[in-house]
Amino acid sequence: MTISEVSRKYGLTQDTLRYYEKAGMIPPVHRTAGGLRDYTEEDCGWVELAKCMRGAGLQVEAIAEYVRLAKKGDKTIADRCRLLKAQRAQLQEQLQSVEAAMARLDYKIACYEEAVKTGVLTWH
Amino acid sequence: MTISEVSRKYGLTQDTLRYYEKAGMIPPVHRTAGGLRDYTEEDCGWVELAKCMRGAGLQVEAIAEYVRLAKKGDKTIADRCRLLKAQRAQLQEQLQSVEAAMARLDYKIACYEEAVKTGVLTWH
DNA sequence: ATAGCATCTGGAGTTCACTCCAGGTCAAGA
DNA sequence: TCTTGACCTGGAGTGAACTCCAGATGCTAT
Repeated sequence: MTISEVSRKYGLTQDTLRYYEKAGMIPPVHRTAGGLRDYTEEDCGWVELAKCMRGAGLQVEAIAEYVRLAKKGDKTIADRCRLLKAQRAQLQEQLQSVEAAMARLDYKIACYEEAVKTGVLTWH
Repeated sequence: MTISEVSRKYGLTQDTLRYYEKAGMIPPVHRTAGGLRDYTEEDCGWVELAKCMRGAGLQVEAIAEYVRLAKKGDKTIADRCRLLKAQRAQLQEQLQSVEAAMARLDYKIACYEEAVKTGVLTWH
């Protein structure tokens, strides 16, 4: 798979794909004899994982660290497990922040909808 | 309330508080005769709102826009309502991204815990 | 009155995660 | 073979959200 195909498939620019690779968020991608990237299914899997994690807000460095550990083989399994748990905990916190803000917005929206209908806005 | 008190209360640095004000995320804070910031309860309320929204990832500019509208009075109620709904929709999407990543992490963590116990890691 | 600490402002600096660019290479069609 | 369009690299540039700094001013306790 060429980089442009992968770009279309995942909605990431070619620059971003090259950046992810350079940053170590995905292992080095397979190349053609001429040196062009030729993504295998597995390469695509890494891209998809990176996209998913970045989409949730994990830091580039955390993802890269995971990949570094994965490349070192089975002896890093416990470390990887720890890393994943730490990231999970962070996402859990983020989830709570987002939920809190959403609850807040919902309340405000309800007040405003009331105000749009009746012309009276409670509090301010 | 002095800026250092507010800083402690909300866990935001003084620089951040000044930045939030300069960026328009909170309306101008009340000052002492000498020109020092003297946060009222209402000022604190705005700080708390800004912190909550930023914590969830809303952009500074979106929050500032809301404050700008609020300052213009009741004629902007419908606009503010629209803005809040747009931000809510964005948070909803973010929530889904985070949930997807968490599910993914949970699955991986389960595999790794299994591997830590048994020494056998499924897939890679 | 003065030492000393808190706070002020405007503006420069930093970090993160891309994004863009120049100048060159690769590969498929006419 | 030549052209054309996709792809390459290293490195510079960008935008967002802070963060830091210097030099000045405000308060408070001796």
